[in-house]
Amino acid sequence: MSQLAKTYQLSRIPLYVQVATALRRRIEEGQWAPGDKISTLEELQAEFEVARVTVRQAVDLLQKEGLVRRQQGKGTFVAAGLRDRRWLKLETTWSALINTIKDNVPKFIPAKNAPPEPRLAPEDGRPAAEYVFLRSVQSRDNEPYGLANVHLAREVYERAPNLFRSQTALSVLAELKGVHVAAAHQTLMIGTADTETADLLKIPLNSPTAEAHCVVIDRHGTAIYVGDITYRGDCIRLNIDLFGSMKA
Amino acid sequence: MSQLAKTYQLSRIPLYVQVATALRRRIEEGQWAPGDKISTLEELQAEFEVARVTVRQAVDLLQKEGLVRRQQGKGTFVAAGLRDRRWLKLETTWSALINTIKDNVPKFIPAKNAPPEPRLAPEDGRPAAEYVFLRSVQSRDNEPYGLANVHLAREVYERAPNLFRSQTALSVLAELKGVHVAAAHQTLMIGTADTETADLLKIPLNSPTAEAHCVVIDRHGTAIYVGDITYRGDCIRLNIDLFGSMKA
DNA sequence: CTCAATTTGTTCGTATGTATG
DNA sequence: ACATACATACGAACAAATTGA
Repeated sequence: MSQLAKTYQLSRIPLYVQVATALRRRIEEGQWAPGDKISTLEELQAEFEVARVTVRQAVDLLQKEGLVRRQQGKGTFVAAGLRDRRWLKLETTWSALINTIKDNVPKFIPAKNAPPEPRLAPEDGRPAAEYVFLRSVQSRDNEPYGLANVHLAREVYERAPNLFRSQTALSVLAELKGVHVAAAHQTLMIGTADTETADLLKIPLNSPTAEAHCVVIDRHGTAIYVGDITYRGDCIRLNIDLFGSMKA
Repeated sequence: MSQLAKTYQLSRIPLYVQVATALRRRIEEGQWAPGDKISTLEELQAEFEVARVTVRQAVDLLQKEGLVRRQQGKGTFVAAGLRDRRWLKLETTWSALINTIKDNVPKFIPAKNAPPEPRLAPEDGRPAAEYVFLRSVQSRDNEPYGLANVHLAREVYERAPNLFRSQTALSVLAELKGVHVAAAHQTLMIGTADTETADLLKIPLNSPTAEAHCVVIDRHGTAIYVGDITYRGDCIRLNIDLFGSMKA
């Protein structure tokens, strides 16, 4: 049994989907640059130890995605003009974060099954008396990339309901008079899209996601903002300057 | 067609695998705690809009994994004794990073298909004259969680070959006399496990991963360390204090 | 121009897996 | 448990376009 077939027994994901994923990876990594000819069906067949038809099915997928162009007698070529998909830079400081999202225009959606209380870890501060729940989809070029589930302290929300219903809560928060942000932290985890997330972000179920849990605490130690934001995993990039905070 | 079936058309992953992943998620998230009775087949069937047999197939998978226990006439219960898997804290400062990995004991493996040159982005500094390629698997409790592909400047490697062959390169680097680390940065992306990674980390193909690209630059602007480390996505957690660098 | 080698395109038959009712 | 429909995967054979000798 081929190595891939053994792995298949573990994951139960169709072989041609697995092969397609491997090839897509090489293109996205730049191992095969736009215009390059990729390996022939025979080579791929030998490499992955699968039937020719299976490799073809895999390449079919990539062709449908517009990633490759095929030409009988010549070969299969990486399509030109693929733009960098890793465009969303996750920021690690408050000011950079606010700067990044201040021009975002979220599309608010009705909040079904709104959890009345946010999940709070011990370091997340004391809960506020009451929260308002906001739900929105972030998009770029009409392509959704993030889903935000936000608990906002009602007392804060009431200061500018209209703003909070049209902009990202964090950027409103940053500019709101009379609200003093004392601390803010974010936890990032890697997860997979559940049914609802997959549907709203238009990605396959179980595709990788980044789950950001962001908490803003005011000077009284109250968590005035608790946001759970799920991003498509394939569009984000996080740059960390390991010496940044030492130099400062 | 059910919502899930529509999503299926997008990902081409078998329905019962998708349902299984969704259920696994709920257990790992703690939505269903150990000992809890999970929804009945009828409820799940209605929720996911699939056939009863399909839900059964999904639960079969979880049972094989040891995550649930079934009892005829009573229901399906979450197995006891599942521990928190989110134990690996990715650090965002040099000192914290070194502190975290200094006790790691990597298992070095032969480097097949060693790329002679590391991939360097413009901000990654000038390449060194020559690199040594090191490959290792990081484990905890005999469970592999990370795969490191490291390019180390030969000139640096030669200063302590034995150390570099027994400890993580970064921690050796941090303590090496005569080597001045001027800058270090890390890029984090979310990806999926390819065949080789899946095999070495003992995870299913295409499961989510964190791909860290870490570069250390000496005082001459030379990239003396270029590491590509792939972590299991399900074991990492990244804490970011958004006010950390402002306070400092 | 023809021929052979290469490479993708197409089609068959068969076995097994997936999903429904 | 059964019948049905469709998807997945294999191997093999042949067709069509491209290239260079």
